Amino acid sequence: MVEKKKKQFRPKARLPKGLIDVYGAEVRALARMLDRVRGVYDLYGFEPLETPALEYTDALGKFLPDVDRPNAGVFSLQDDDDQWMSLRYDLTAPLARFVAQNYDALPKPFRRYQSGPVWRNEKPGPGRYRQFTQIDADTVGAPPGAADAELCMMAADCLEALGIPRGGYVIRLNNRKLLDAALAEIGITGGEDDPQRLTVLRAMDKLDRLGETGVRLLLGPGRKDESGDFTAGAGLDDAAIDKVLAFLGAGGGSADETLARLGAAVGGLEIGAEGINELRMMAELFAAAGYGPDRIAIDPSIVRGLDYYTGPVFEAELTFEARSEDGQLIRFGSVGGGGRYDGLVARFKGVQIPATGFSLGVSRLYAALEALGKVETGAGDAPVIVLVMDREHMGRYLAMAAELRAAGIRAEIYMGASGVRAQMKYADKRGAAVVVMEGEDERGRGEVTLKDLVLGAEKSSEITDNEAWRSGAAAQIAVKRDELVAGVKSILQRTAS
RNA sequence: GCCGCUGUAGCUCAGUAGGUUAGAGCGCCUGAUUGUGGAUCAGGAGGUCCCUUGUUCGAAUCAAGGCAGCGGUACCA
Repeated sequence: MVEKKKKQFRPKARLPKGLIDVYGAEVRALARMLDRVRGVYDLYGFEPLETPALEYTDALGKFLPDVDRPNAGVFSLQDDDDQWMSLRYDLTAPLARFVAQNYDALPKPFRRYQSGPVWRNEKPGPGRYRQFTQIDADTVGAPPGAADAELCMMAADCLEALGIPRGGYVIRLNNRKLLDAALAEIGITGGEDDPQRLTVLRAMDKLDRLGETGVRLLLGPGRKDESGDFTAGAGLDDAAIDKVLAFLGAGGGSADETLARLGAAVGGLEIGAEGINELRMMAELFAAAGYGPDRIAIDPSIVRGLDYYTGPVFEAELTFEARSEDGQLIRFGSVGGGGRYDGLVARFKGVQIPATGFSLGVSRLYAALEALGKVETGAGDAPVIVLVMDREHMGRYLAMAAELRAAGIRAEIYMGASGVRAQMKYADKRGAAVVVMEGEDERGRGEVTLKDLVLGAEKSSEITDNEAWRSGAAAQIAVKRDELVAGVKSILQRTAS
């Protein structure tokens, strides 16, 4: 090496922006949550599927990397044969690829569920990361109606399985055909990439966030936000804006009432009548299955992205509110959604294969459950710690840990090099409920000392003077060596209750 | 991408009429306690004051440029 003198390169220990580590109790809680949702999907008969994180970019969709910005939106890299691959940005595109590739062998309709991380190369925000987990269920090869209705009901079941009470959420349902009809009513009949059409749809989508005044501006001349940035509007006249807002506000009350109002607004057009029929069919199924408007409601202001949806679209929204640590009001809003996409598989096969799906966003749901106090704490997660009082008796400690494990109790021996004080601190930091000690004294008496760390912590709040602290063997008991397991069990039981 | 705000210890933040050795709380480490976490007390470690250039006898402080973070907005399959 030429430069022998100084400056060895040390990488900075850091994470790329928008990515996070998850550790310990949170990993457990997330896993339990995913299991709950998977359990519901499984009960409905969906079959699990796993696909790789990487796909060929052209198989994922329209986001072909261009030379200037190969990573716009997606993370992409080139294989040795120069083909572009990308990290999946959702679980639907890989599903379409899988179905197209294995179409002949699959049962039709094909029903699968899948969970896993997806990646989007976008600006991260609060609660918004560049890697996040989704859990999806899709039915491919079923016509509009029952398959879509089933997903709405299953979405409601999932939220309840996670402990969100009825009334704390609502599945909002709409139909893209109604949106198309509403646009036609105000004279926007341009195709998919008519810029005015896109602007109007985007404005409609923002009703929940910006309110009627904001949407009115976006539909008309444009809107200036609080930072002073200006967003161009759609330039509609007042009559058209009134029509759009009337359409958006057609929800509320019973399904019949909503459908009647929608019929008046857009039922005159063929596409509108078709959308209303699909919704009516679904509403009848909800009623038959006992899912009232408190759980699934028709709401014309649901837009759901702009792209591949072709029929019913729906969103799972949490309606309860919580306060953050600093007293700010948090609204959780949409935690998942889905809808019908009849064109996705056709990209590969050329033939139209109808499909409908639902996707839950896991981290948002988790944050909401945390605020609701519905995260399962997983008591007993922390292991019992066997202290190493005399290093030459390590074998005895190994035997104790083995006995505890044989009884199904998570147990570990302190593996560090430090003294008892540090070992206690270690047990505390790990959240252990029990510490097992056997020093010379105990060994002589054929006993072990069990310390109840939870009880100890409770007592410490009563301790005011140094004397009491010093004598502090309060929260520990001695048991016979052969009663180790029973003794630990009784402390764990007390702690759990 | 656009607009705004902010960058000082691991964390939360004080610190300007530019002036010795840059502070606090929490956390961390050590001791009081030769076998004991959490209370208390005493001590300690920890900083390129985001980076670069400039103004100045002198810059955490002033100026310009850059970078990063946060908030809003746009986009979002």
